[in-house]
Amino acid sequence: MKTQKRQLEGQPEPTKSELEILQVLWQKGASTVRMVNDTLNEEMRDVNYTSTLKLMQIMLDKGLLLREIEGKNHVYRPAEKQEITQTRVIKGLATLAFGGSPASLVMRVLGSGDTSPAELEEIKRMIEQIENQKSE
Amino acid sequence: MKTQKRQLEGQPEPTKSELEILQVLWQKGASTVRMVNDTLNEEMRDVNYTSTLKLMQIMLDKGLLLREIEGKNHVYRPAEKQEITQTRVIKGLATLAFGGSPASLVMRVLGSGDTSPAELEEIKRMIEQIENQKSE
DNA sequence: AATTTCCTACGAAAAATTTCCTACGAAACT
DNA sequence: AGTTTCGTAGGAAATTTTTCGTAGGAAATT
Repeated sequence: MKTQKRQLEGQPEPTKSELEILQVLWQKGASTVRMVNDTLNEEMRDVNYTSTLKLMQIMLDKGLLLREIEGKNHVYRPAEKQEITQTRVIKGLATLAFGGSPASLVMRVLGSGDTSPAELEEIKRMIEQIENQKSE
Repeated sequence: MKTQKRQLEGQPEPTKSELEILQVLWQKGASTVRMVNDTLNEEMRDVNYTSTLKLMQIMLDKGLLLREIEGKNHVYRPAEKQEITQTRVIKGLATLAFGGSPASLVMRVLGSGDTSPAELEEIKRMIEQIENQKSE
């Protein structure tokens, strides 16, 4: 490994492939490269083991992942909370394609019609909860 | 220009730079390269004119933009409606980083606390409107 | 009519991202 | 002990995306 700067600077936006890996780690928790790669191949698309390894090493270097030695192999986990990363990438997309307004992004999702009635209810409840918090 | 396939195949996902250009066209309507490039430089970041030109030509080739001759120069506009493209990229992000669930993406935006009370109200009204439509 | 300005087209360079080949060491197996 | 298996590391190739230099033509300016 070479550089490993950035620990203190803000995290970079993960690339698409990096997000795939993060998603696996969010779902399954801390994992070895083998486990992540297997999941990718089962649930997403064909990737060679060493490609996944390399990418995870890069992510370690960038500070997106942390790693521990566990027995003979390495166990990786996200360096920051899922919410933080997800919020970051949404803001990125909002800036890029929604005039910087996350709210208009939300409206677009709702308008696109692939949220179930149950989900709509859940979203409504969440909004009300937020509004109540505010007033306290 | 070379190929220009894809008109009939589904549109590809625009890249980040392509989204920036689309956003300008959405905001300002059909425009020349010069106008788009000026806007990019004023509102987003430094880009050389020929870079913007090239990118817009590529987008034309991919079928993301359409173009008309107007007097001596070319006027470009998005090939598909803003809503469609925006929905496509959101779904892409949902697949990549939200377990394929646009609704959980929405929850994350709301939870991140950068939606104003007015926006929350607007979103709530929209949900109710959708729910009412459904029941008819 | 010469010069400058503005446009498009083409091609390639540069940068960023993704993929995988090869080497090497340690553990597991025969 | 020899062989196979599984892991990491490193480097480079391949691909995708982004940037820009250069050329040529038409209009505007001097």
